[in-house]
Amino acid sequence: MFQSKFFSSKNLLDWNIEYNLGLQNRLLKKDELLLEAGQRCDYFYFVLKGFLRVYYLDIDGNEITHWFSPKDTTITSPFSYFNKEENILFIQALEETDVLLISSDQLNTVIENVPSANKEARKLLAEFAMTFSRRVMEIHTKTAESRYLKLMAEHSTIFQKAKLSHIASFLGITQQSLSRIRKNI
Amino acid sequence: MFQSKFFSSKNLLDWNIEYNLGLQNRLLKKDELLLEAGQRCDYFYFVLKGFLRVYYLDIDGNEITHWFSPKDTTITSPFSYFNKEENILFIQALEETDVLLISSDQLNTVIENVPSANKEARKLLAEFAMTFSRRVMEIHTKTAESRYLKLMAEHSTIFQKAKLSHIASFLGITQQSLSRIRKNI
DNA sequence: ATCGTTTTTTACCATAGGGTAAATATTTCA
DNA sequence: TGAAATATTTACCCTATGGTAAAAAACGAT
Repeated sequence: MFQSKFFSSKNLLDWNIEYNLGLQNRLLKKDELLLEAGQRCDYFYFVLKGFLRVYYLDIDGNEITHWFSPKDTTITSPFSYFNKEENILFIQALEETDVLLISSDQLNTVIENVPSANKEARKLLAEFAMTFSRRVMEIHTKTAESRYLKLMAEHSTIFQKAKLSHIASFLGITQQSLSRIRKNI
Repeated sequence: MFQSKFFSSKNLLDWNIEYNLGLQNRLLKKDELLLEAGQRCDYFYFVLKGFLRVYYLDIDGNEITHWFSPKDTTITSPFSYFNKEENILFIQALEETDVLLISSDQLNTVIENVPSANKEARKLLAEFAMTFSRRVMEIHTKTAESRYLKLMAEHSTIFQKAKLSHIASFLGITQQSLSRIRKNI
């Protein structure tokens, strides 16, 4: 869900030619995994087409949705990409999806060559940070019901692509609780 | 709690002289506010000495602690600083505190002059993002009790400086619940 | 269209944590 | 050092959400 006018498919594909980046892309079928826990994540992914879900497993093996990434957004496993920690995130395509793979080296080439790339990269990271910062606030001040309604209002596409169980764990509740909440609306 | 070897008091004070930044600092008494909701936040703060708490008010006017910022860490109101949105955060000194004020312009001067500053700034932002990303995960997978124990283990200084009510709202529970949890340990 | 699979809803009781209020304990400072 | 203010704990009952299980609905492949 991190969208940036600067890191757009148009710009990325232009830079790919101009700086000879050699960007690759990857096609995913519905339900196919782009990344699995345990694998290293050496790429930033840009979603050219389709829809991704990021999840991890809790101690009982339940899938907890951490994030959704629609068309024209970027996604990665930050713990693995930035910190070289063991990756715990799964990234799954919820429909036929096409992603652009951008390695650290390729990103650095862009940053070294494109004047405003540095600032824009910081902006994207700040956006990432504020989104999760805000999410902690919402968890601490709003009921599951109002978080559900807000998600509906702001990201209605999610409801077309994801299962309710995906959305429930994203909201931090069980599928049954979400079902109950929906009934009361 | 965002600490960086690069953005250290030594480096900041060296750069202050080298690039003639004109950095100012501000001394705060115990309980004094460095920032209030509604005020613009034009600075990154570096805590030279002391201990800060970041909080906001929920709809009923309760203070919800969002973050703690001990000595040698940086803090700001990201919504206001990065996005120029209306600031909703209060930053309060929990003891006598001395902070260094770093404006956007001053930070840009550092970034333009110090070769690795760009990368380090991105690193700090990534750290910020991952911390809150991880916090959402913990809220979704761990009980209040285990989050409390983790905080105790990893940030024991907080327990010397902050009130239990501050810690309770940081964990997303009431003071009474925290008290109950402590009793069971 | 139909059978089998998957997803969603419903129903039941259990539990963590909330809200209010009062009782202690601790701190502050005259 | 003692009174007042502040912080913490305790106790009560209440509510939102969890866990298990089963029913109902929707989806998908033949």
